[in-house]
Amino acid sequence: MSLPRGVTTLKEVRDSCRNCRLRSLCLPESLSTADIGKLEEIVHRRKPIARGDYLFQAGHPFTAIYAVRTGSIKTSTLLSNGDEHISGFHLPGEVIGLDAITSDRHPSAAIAMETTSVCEIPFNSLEALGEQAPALQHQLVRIMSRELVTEQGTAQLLTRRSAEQRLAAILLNFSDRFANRGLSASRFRLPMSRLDLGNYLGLVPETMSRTFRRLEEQGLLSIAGKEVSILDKCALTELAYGTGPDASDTTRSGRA
Amino acid sequence: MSLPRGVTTLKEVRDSCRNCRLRSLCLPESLSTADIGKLEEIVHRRKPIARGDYLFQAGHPFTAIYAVRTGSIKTSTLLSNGDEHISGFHLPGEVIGLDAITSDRHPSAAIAMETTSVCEIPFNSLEALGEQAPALQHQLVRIMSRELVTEQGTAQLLTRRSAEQRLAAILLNFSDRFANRGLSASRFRLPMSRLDLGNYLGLVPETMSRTFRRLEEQGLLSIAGKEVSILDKCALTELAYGTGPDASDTTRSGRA
DNA sequence: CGCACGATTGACGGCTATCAAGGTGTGTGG
DNA sequence: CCACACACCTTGATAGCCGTCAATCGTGCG
Repeated sequence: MSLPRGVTTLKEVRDSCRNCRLRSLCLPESLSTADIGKLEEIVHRRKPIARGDYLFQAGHPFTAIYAVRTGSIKTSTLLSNGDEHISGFHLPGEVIGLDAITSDRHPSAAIAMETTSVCEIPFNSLEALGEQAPALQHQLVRIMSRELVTEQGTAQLLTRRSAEQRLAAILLNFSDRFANRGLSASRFRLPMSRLDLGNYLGLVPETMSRTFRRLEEQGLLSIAGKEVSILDKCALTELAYGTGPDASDTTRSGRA
Repeated sequence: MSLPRGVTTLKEVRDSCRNCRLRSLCLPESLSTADIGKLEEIVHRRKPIARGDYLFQAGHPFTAIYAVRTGSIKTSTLLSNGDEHISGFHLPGEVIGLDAITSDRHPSAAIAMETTSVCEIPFNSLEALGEQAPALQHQLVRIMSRELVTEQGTAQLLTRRSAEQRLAAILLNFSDRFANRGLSASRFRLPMSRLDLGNYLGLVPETMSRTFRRLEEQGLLSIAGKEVSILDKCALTELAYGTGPDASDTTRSGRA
């Protein structure tokens, strides 16, 4: 299988960051071709992992961060009472493991929600490379900043919002993220079970089921198994983020 | 006011990062003396701001991150329905503004909860300096990672936990943070109003009041205005993070 | 002193968790 | 091909927590 130097194999083309469809979402965003080349040298493409397999477990030593290539990953922490809390769902192009940098151990576990392939980026190598390629270092910081904004949005989602609002918001969130990846914004397949989605939203499965049905009855969407069709994005957005039932009333001073 | 070069003024001693009591919590953590010296050159000590004043507002251009020196800061975002959501409370040594890096605009506002002084760290200068001092760059990444872990903890706090559990958890959180700053872990003054604390926890003021009273009646703590005394840290911890009322029962398989 | 704001208390109602039972789908083994 | 097991989802009845509304109280400040 050895090839002369300088020859680009099909595998290299398929695996390279520079040809990756997700470049614009991931670490290589706005990097020079030279810097991307350096990055490719330290990135290791892992073979796909099966649904339910762990990419890493909570407590494991931190050695690398990972970028989802295909499939999807959920991250979860174990609460002291034994329950599991799902902290996030991660689609292709998103980077996971960043919460482990500060403690050298993964605070959360990462589990594949379907057959999933990832790019492994050894963190020591990344830090070393960052010293030669400042743009890469800056991009890492920018990705972490984006993650902070996302987490703040999650906290808002969970704070005094009804089940309907939470579900509407997360569906719109997935819609946007699928659209960013070139898929349909109005029709997509949720990779996780309703139990997992409810866990993330702080709702029990029974409430998830009833809430889905209510949104369907309102004509906002239709579901068939894990397939979701958004029928009225406008109304769904109003429900998720809107001013509520008293939209036209501006005489009240509000909660502020 | 001009002094010969090489003379260290009192102001410089008081303002220097190397002599700062909060060094171990802040950006200079584990940096060499030389690197701290470089950092000091770009840090700008702002004059104190009064209670209620904005350090920056949502939507403002992002130019710098800030480290709280004395006092305390709350960060908040405006929801589309006009309500305010408080995303965090920040004590001396903590860094704020990191969520703005990704978008060049502050997504949230920062407001002083009391007379507060901060160190302003222009971000362009910090990034430039990071290219010469890799340890500084790494420390920035580590601080952002720590922030991610904190945010995940907040999300957990807000997910399917009772008012008592939320209040117990945030009080223990403040207890730890005050202790890390050399203050008493069992007796401290909350810098924010109950309304703000409730806003952060997703609870209305009425519920805050009732929950405080219930914790007092259980003998876990005592309050007088904003002064909090933790009387039974052990029981409070059990309440906040424990296995709940059915602790000794292991026959049930739980929610998982 | 009067005012404004925050904190408190009580009555009430709605939303969602809980408990219980049944239904649906999928993969597995006979 | 069918039967079975298992996980997931759905549906209904009930209860409890917390939000809402309303009124009162306390405190700091002009």
